[in-house]
Amino acid sequence: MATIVDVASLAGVSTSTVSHVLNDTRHVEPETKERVMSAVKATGYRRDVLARSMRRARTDSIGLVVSDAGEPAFADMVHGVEEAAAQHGLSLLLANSAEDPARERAAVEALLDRRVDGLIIARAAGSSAGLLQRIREEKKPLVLLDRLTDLDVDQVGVNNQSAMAALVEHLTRRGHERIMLVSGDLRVSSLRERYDGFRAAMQERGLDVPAALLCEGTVTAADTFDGVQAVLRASLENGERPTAILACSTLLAAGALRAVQHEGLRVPGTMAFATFDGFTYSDLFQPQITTVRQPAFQLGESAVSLLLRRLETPDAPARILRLESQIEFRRSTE
Amino acid sequence: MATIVDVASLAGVSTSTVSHVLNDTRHVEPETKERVMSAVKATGYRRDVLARSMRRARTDSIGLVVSDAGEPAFADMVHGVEEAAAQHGLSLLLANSAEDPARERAAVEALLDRRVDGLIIARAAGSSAGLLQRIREEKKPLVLLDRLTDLDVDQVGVNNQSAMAALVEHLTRRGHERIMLVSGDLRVSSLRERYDGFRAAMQERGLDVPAALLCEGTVTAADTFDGVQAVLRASLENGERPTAILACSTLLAAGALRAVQHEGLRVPGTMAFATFDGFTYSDLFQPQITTVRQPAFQLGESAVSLLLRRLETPDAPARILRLESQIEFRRSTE
DNA sequence: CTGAAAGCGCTTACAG
DNA sequence: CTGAAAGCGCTTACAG
Repeated sequence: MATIVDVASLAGVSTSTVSHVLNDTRHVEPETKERVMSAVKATGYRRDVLARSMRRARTDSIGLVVSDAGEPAFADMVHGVEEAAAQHGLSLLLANSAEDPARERAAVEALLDRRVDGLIIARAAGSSAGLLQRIREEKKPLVLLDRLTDLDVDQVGVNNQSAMAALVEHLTRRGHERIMLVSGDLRVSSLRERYDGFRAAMQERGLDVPAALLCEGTVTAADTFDGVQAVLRASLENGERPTAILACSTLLAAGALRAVQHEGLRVPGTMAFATFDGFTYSDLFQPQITTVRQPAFQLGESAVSLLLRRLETPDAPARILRLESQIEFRRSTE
Repeated sequence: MATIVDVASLAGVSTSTVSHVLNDTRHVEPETKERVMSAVKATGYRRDVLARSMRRARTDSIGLVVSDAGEPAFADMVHGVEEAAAQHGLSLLLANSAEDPARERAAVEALLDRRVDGLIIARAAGSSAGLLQRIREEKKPLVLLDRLTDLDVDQVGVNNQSAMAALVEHLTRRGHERIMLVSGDLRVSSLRERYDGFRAAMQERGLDVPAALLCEGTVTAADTFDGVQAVLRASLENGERPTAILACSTLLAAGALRAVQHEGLRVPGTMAFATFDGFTYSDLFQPQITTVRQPAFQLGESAVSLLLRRLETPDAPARILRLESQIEFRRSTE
């Protein structure tokens, strides 16, 4: 591989000049510039990014950590981040945490090691505050995505409260009063917000939220199947079966639907059903499920915007963006 | 940030010794070692990965480029790669090409710039041979994933031929002879193999494959909808409607199913249907579609194995792995 | 068993 | 307008 020294000697100039030509960082006589450029071509010179990063403050790259880029909602956020990053000439380093704080930590350290200019993170369930501490310690620009916090950090997510309120409104208008909530791991802030939003919306309407109809803390689809099945069976015994089920994520919806079908209930026949995030290609399949759809792509784009702003003005006050979700009403709640 | 010099002076040794202690690369007296380690702790020293990479041959990281980590099949391959990489102490840098050769190229260059020890790539449709050339030029270990080639490179994919043969066998046994194939972009080698496999399997049974029942070259679900719709309408006119449709990927299946439903055909009532790759949570929804499921996670794991082997023995002959897929038979082809 | 020193390939004050 | 040289933070022959 040719180095800057090879280029310099071939062009008959100093390495300073080569560097300045390449970076356009001080005036160089047009013909000198040309000599340098043709020497670059002749040698097939490619700048060593590592050596460069060692001297410069920036690497023109950013890091993104999500729990699973394979989940539809995250996949779209990733696309949004990619798009926006590419548009600003930033290369993107992507990593999955698999919802595991240790892996999240490892991913963040690997990205810091590579000197990304900034980080965008959708934190894993149970992610420690120490992680954010660590990033702040490195003075590394950070944007929290989808899963927010009260800390003083740039963040972008959706308005879970209002989406949940609209969903509850929709269901109660149709006469549903006994609604089961499948809320998942409440350490995940977006799930916690949906949970809180549900209770608030129900209370506002003077409706009861019996503990027996709350299925919380499940993490896998299998967990959720068990939890929902238990609730359904118990409620059947005392004749207080819910008339609607509300799942707070795709995974939770999958587990819940399996339990519903396993118990011989029909959606929407004997059970109304709605979910956050939802399934891909959901228009193609029965049952057609009412779904709260996040503007995931825009979330990703906005995260990059916040990051860029932070890179430009490191001392600006933290900003929190809440985008609105859309509800796709379908037959499962008719 | 503390540097190796700080550690050395605090411990009263040379930087060589610190380096050797940290890398366990030559014998150091136990107590000297201990002094170094406590100096590391006291200073909060963290080795600079960039400076280190500049001197060493390896970075203990590998790069993975897929067209879209959000597609279920790729998502599972990514998980497999992550798992295997983590197990071997390799950090993973992931990138999406969005099925765009230019972005694929950019992703690969970014990874090469960061000196990954090796690359795993599921090539984008229309990816140029120049890309592989470029990687070879850098003498960078490479494993092709899912989408293979005739070139002399390590590769791991599935046996599309045999899966397709089994699927055709399944359909013809049920009396289907007029089968429509929705094959997608034939520049994608896995799709090309499925296409070829279909023709071979049909021919073997003495069955006709009229051009009118081949819908190829579509790239998006919308494209595919149009293509399939056109075929269905034309075949209806001349009374030669297919009795079964076979889609070669999830995306193609989505477009095809929309067309089928739009034309008022029922799966499996008036139309049998099967697909490669398939939908997530497909057990939950109607119609239940017969699906060729790749061992995607294992593909990812195997790719890492091949890469590790190549790192150890750079001159070993190229190896090509073909794993077998499973067919999940469901009601859509009953 | 350990250290002094060269060198990886750049960028950037400093000097003229 | 351009160059000589220091320095980023490591690793690794070389020497004793």
